[in-house]
Amino acid sequence: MPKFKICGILYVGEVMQIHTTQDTIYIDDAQYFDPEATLTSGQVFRFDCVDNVWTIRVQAEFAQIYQISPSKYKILCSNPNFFVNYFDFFTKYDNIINSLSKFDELADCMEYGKGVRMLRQPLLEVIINFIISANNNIPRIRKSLDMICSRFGSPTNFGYAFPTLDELLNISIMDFEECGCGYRAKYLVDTIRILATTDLLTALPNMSTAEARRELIALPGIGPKVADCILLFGLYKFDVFPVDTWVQKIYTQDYHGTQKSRTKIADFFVSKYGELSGYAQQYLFYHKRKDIKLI
DNA sequence: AACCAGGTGGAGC
DNA sequence: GCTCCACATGGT
Repeated sequence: MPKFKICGILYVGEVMQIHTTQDTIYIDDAQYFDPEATLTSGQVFRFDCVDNVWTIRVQAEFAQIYQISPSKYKILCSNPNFFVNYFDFFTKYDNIINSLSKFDELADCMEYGKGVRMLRQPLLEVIINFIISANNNIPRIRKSLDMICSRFGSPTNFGYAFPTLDELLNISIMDFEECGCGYRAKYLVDTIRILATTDLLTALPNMSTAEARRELIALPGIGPKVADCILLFGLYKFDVFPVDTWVQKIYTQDYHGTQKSRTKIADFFVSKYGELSGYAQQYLFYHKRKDIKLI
């Protein structure tokens, strides 16, 4: 069943052809991989672009993505095995894209966003990122996370790591405020304390979507929308549809919906797109914001 | 200068 | 269950 072998050998996916060396992943058929689309689609915040080279940091890992021809990329990175999983190269996107493209209202945004991949991000990092994201904007979220990592993360050969749970425990409310987190500072400190004193982080991945959602919403700074983002980006649950201000605009402007409650809007989309809801949401979100420059 | 940003918590009903 | 409102902060 595994279509990939670890390290050195040619990886043959049904969608993408990939091979690795000790420090590089080569992508030879990037029909469903675009670094800009993936990194600027609002699922992740510790990225940058200089001279058309995209960099992404996660935990203590680091990757640089170079385009070598229209459909070929190389990813120079700290750990190829880690990043093959992180970029979700084990998942076949042709089926997902084709299924969603059959919905007339999604055809355009699927074509526009077919290079977006759903990153398989570490749970703790996603929880912190999306508590900060509440009622905030992406440039400011990026800036805050940058400051948090450079002040409280450990130095590596290629910049600062995201703080570990132990390192996060040492961050005070005032520290988070100095990193521009505003009133979310207290939520962060309180949630970090709970995560460090319970088994939630190990228990959450084994729960159903509904169960995990209940547990997440009980944490300070996490409501329905942030919980859905954590379920999607940190627990890889796809039967969720995070509703933020942009999705609300999509719902009223493009779907001509009349509900005002975000819970009901989320229900509307999940009943429409089912197990592919999380993907649909991400492509819609990316398409709706196509004129907003982040770099 | 109001309004917005990948909303949440709390009070009041 | 719901509907209001305050909340940090930087950008337009």
